[in-house]
Amino acid sequence: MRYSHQREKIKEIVYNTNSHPTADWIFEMVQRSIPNISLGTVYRNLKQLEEAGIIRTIMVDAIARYDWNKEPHDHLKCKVCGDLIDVHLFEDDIQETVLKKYKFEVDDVEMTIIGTCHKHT
Amino acid sequence: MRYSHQREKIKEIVYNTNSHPTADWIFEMVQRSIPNISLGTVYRNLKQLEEAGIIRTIMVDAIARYDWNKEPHDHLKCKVCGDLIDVHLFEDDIQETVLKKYKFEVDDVEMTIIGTCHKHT
DNA sequence: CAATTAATAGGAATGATTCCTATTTAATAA
DNA sequence: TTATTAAATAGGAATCATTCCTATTAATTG
Repeated sequence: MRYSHQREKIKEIVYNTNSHPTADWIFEMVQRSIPNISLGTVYRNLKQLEEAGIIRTIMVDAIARYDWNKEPHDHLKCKVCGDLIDVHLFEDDIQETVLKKYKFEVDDVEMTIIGTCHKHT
Repeated sequence: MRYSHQREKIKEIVYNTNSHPTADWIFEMVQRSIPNISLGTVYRNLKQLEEAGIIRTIMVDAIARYDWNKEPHDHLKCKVCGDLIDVHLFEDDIQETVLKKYKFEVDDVEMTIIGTCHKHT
């Protein structure tokens, strides 16, 4: 993967936000420093960064969000404020249980827990 | 919700398959008995059935799939054959843990476990 | 049966994402 | 440094699942 100014900036943006940004949001941010960057470039680079294991993609409501946090983790999604909170739950137990009970070898666990966060109680 | 021939057929199809069908697959099936049904009708009715709590929608790779199984359950997705297997894991534990640790009230847990199923080992 | 209004067919619109192509640019070697 | 070459880009068209629009049809009810 050859160096590119655009990719470097995109990576920097993903690594500097905790809000699981969408491609569109990232696009808007990069435009501030590279005004004529195209959305296609943002998508292409996000895919490359993911393939290189530099970032992670999560799907929320059928749209892609990007995450610098590559540790196995899950998400609490608040239906009131829309916040997406990183948590770490039972990945290891799940992996073991599923292997024993269903002879299923786990690569990845995608868990989103929908509900109401503490801000609204 | 007023009776409709189309909706009845759509419901019947979802209730008679275990493969978590997509709207498109359901569309093709209904066409066998209602040749001039439109895709919009399929989508509209699937949404209505979901809102009425008659079926459940799950998202797999950003496309909607429909499920008659309304019990809380998770899915094992085999990356080799694409099969989607229903399983029941730790929902109750998760709910309790998340409430205690994060003061987050759970409505729903969406878990997809990606890996390799027993057919390929 | 007649009136009312939800539901339909058919097709256009939307929105996220991917694809296409002429041009630019990073990397490399002379 | 300059020339070469192949990867990356900009810009826009294309794709595809899904939703929306509207004139028409059909279920319901008195």
